Amino acid sequence: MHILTAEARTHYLEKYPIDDFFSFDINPYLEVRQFDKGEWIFQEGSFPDTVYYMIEGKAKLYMTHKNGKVSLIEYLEAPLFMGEIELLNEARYTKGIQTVTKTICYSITQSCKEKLLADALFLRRLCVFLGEKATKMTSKYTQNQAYPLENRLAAFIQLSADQGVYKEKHTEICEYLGVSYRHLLYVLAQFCDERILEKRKTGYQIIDKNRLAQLAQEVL
Amino acid sequence: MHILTAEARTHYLEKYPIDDFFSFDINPYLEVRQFDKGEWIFQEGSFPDTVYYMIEGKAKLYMTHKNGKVSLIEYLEAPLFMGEIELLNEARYTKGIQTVTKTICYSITQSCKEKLLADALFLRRLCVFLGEKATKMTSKYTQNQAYPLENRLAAFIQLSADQGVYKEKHTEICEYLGVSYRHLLYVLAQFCDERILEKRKTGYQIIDKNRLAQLAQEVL
DNA sequence: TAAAAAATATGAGATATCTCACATTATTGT
DNA sequence: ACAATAATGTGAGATATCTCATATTTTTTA
Repeated sequence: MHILTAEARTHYLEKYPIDDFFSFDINPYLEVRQFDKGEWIFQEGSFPDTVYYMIEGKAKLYMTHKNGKVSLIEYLEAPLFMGEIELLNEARYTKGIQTVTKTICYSITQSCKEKLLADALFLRRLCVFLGEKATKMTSKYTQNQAYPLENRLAAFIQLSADQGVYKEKHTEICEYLGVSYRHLLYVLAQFCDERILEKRKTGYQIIDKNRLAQLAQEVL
Repeated sequence: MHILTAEARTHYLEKYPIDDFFSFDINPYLEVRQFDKGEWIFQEGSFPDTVYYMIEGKAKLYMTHKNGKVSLIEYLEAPLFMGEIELLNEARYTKGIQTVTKTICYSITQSCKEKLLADALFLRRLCVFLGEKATKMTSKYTQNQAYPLENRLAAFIQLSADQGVYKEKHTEICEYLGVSYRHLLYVLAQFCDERILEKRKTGYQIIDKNRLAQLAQEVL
């Protein structure tokens, strides 16, 4: 991670204005930070003392279970807050966040914590963010229980396919969808058998869009 | 549902003070409402125009999937907010909430919406509530993926057992744990086989507390 | 209090998903 | 460019979980 200054800082602050998040001047408390691909923004189990607002990039939120299993809980895509729960509750330790791409964040030091927690403008935005987060987690959670991988994968392929080609890393997706690598491959193979997908060098080509949509549409 | 007035209202407002949630006088906007056991507080799919703060009682949060499956998402136990997300986002339709016991709630009409959304005191409390909700859903969600029913049920029995006796409705619990009724019964039978539980008229008696704890402790 | 509805119970067979073992390609760091 | 590491791919066998059918008991309601 390194801190951007001068032109770079100004560049981002102009491109992604953040003044209207606060009713006081946030500039003295704000840094523009860049994380390289693969860097950890929060180490799992640490006690962060910074709130981040990611403006560019993509990251993954992880947690490790007692039994050693690691869950990729979700993909985080800009714009979003990170470490905001730790701002509200004292000494809350965090889950792990690792960048997937180069990532630019605004960091806000806890030295203005009091101001933040008294600022209705900021709090309101935080409420909306947290509410959406809760809603999103709830729906993802309930879906996973209610549908087999066949349906969830179909929905995911629709979402993530680019120009009719699905091309994601199996190792990541199986974690994200909460199934074993083996099983993911089984279901992909099954889709190929059924002529829904076709495996090519470039990735999996969608050849039966309708059938895929039909499988996916079960999932809301 | 009926609205409590006079002594009843005063009684609850004294027992569960709520003034310190707001920096303005909430009294003109507040009603004390009572829901009977089994009543629906929110009908699934409706657009609620009231924020509730449940002060006594217990309810269930449901959602129905496209495939007709119904998920019991969570048990709601006082104190907590309901309909708060709908306050923040316009026209958000809600999941279904049904009471399990007689329930007392403070209701706040949207006529003071502007005041609420400008009140840092209230917003801060809402943030904490939403943050906890998100965290809770996330951990429940990830656990369900990472552990078989054996472990999750053990944990749940520990939580819900009263005086060493587990006595819940199977029909509800299987929904809550996201498994079929049949499978829940299998695993309960298995616990009996293994002499962890013993089935009696009064419920399932825990006879091997250690083994149960061992199974449960896998789950964080 | 009889009939209807809900909850409990159990068997049998299917399916979704997992673990492990191992072989074969990419990708990446030095 | 080579070794190390990560990602891909596949088989075989186990286990977790589901669906459906059906019977019994308990609770609710007219």
